[in-house]
Amino acid sequence: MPELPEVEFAARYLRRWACGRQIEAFEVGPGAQRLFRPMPASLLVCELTGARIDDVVRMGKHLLITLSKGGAPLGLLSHLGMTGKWGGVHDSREGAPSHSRVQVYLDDGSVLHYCDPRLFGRFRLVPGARFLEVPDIASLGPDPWAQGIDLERFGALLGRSRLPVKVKLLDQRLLPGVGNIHASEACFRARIDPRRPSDSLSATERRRLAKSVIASFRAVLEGEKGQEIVYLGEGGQNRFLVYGREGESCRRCRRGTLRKMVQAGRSTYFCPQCQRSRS
DNA sequence: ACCCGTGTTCGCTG
DNA sequence: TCAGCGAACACGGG
Repeated sequence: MPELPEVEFAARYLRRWACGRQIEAFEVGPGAQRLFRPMPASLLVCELTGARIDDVVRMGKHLLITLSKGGAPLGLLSHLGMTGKWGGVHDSREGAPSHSRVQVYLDDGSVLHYCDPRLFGRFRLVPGARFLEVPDIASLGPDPWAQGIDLERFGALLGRSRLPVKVKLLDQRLLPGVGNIHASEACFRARIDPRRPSDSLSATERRRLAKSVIASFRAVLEGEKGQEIVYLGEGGQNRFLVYGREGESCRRCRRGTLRKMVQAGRSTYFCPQCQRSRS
C-alpha cells in the first residue's frame, strides 16, 4: 500500500505500539525467507531476540526500527514493497491476520504481524547505528515531508534529466517517498503535463510541482485522521484527484475528460485540458 | 480465464 | 559507461 503517507502512518503506528517493548521472539513464516535476502532469516531471529525497540523512523518509503540489545544499538530496516503492512494484535492467542509473514512477539503479550501477500517487501539488519551509510538509504534524497524540499537541488536534478517529469518523480534520489499515485497527483495539482521533459520545466513550474507534492501528501495524511489507512479498493473510496479516475470529468476545469496512459510501464492519470505544455 | 497493480531490481540494448 | 526499457518477483481482485 505504501507511498510516503502510508509509510508515515505505519511508522506512527509501530512507534505507538512497540516503543519501549522488548522482543521475546521473532518468527519468520515458511516461504518468507526472500524478505530477508541476502541475509539468512535465522541470523535476524538470533540478533533480534531479546532486543528492545527504541524508536521507529521513516525515510522516504523505508521504515527504520531502532533497537538496542545489551546496550548496543541495532537497526532493522523494513520496506513494505507494494503490499506490505504492519499490524498488531493484543493477544498471541488471536489468529494471525491473513498473509502474516513475520511475527514479532513483544513482552506485553502482544504480537506485531508483518503481512505481505506478494512478498515484495524487504527487511535488512543494520548493525550499530550507522544507518545512513546503508547504500539503500544513502542514495535517497532528503525526505520531502520531514525536511522540506530544497528547490535548488530539486531544480538541479530535474535540469539534468530529459525523462518525462512524471517518470522522473519516481526516482527516489529526487523526492524519496513519491510513488506512482502521488507522481500523477502532483503533476495534476501543478497543472503540468506529465509528458514534459524534466529539463523543460521553468523555475516557476518546478516550485509549483514541489508544493504540489507536499500538498498531495498532506491531503492523505490529514484525510485519514491517524486511523488505519484505506487505499483504493476494499471499502475505501478513492480520495485522489486523478488517480484511478480515467473517463471522469476533471474536477478542476470541468471540461476535460481524465485520461490514463502508460509511461515507463506505469499508469499515469492526467487531464489533457488543464495540464498543458505551456505555462 | 485474463489482465492489472501503491515498488524495486536485474539484464539487455543502443 | 549509462540512460532507458521490459521483465521478473507473487498473489489477489476486478
